[in-house]
Amino acid sequence: MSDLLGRLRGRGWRMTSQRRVVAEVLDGDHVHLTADEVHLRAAARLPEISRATVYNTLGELVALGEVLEVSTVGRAKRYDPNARNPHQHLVCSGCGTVRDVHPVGNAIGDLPEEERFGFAVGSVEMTYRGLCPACA
Amino acid sequence: MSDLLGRLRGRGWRMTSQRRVVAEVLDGDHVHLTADEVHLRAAARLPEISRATVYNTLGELVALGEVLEVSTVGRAKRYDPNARNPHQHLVCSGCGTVRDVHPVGNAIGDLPEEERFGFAVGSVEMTYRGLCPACA
DNA sequence: TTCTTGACTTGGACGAAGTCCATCGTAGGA
DNA sequence: TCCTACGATGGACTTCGTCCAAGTCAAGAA
Repeated sequence: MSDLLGRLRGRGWRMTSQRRVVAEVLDGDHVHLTADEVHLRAAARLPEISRATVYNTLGELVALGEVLEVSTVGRAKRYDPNARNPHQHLVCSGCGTVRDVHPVGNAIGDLPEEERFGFAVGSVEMTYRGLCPACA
Repeated sequence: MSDLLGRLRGRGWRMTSQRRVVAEVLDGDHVHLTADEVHLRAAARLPEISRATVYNTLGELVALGEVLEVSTVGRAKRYDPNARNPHQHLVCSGCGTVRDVHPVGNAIGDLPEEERFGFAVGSVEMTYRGLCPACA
């Protein structure tokens, strides 16, 4: 995420204070905020920012491939800024904490030809579930 | 799913026409309906059935372990009656079609100890994505 | 068979998450 | 500095799901 703002400017993104704040909120590892949480944190720095703007900006970041949508925890979508580093997710069944993890092996290769139904398989998303040390 | 009704009766479930119709709608392989679709199909056979009853019944079937919730496609949850046969999902990025698939290998074993953050990992859900023959 | 009762169903209100749109504001080039 | 097209705003709206009070009925008892 570090030079996200630079990359976005390079792509011709018009830089506004709202977009800057949203991008800054989405920084760090193991960050998986809901749109509402992003709005809350952004509003702490820029009180007038509207919900619609947060949704618009998140949608654009996803379209640009800078942020991933994760829908494995709870009802609301979560936004993962760690898009440039391929990874999977480990979720605590107790408290909902999410960690980025990196399994070894080739999960796509593990799907036999006769189980592909003629699909051109391009990716696989994995969600590991279990109890974190605090909840166990 | 075949003898679902018998199993439910065995567990002391009170059998009503509404529950019977919902269970019958959720029958077959590669079935992944939304609650709304279940309601639509159930109402074709039993016009007075209410949305709340469909949600209640689906929730109970999930609690009993007879049906799985799948949240990998679109906004609404989908209900998968194939709960007694462990499997993963293959989703078409074009039309949203979902197939049940059975990868080989041990995905849980593929998560290294140092990537587990002390979690007791119990299960893994995998979603393969690609284009189906019709969409390719 | 009829009675009884508690579990089940109903529909409408409610709530959370997300989208849409007309209008206003402003970043950044001329 | 001025213009203007792109972005922000906020309120209405949609979708998906939950809750609740009141009415209904499956299934065991007599």
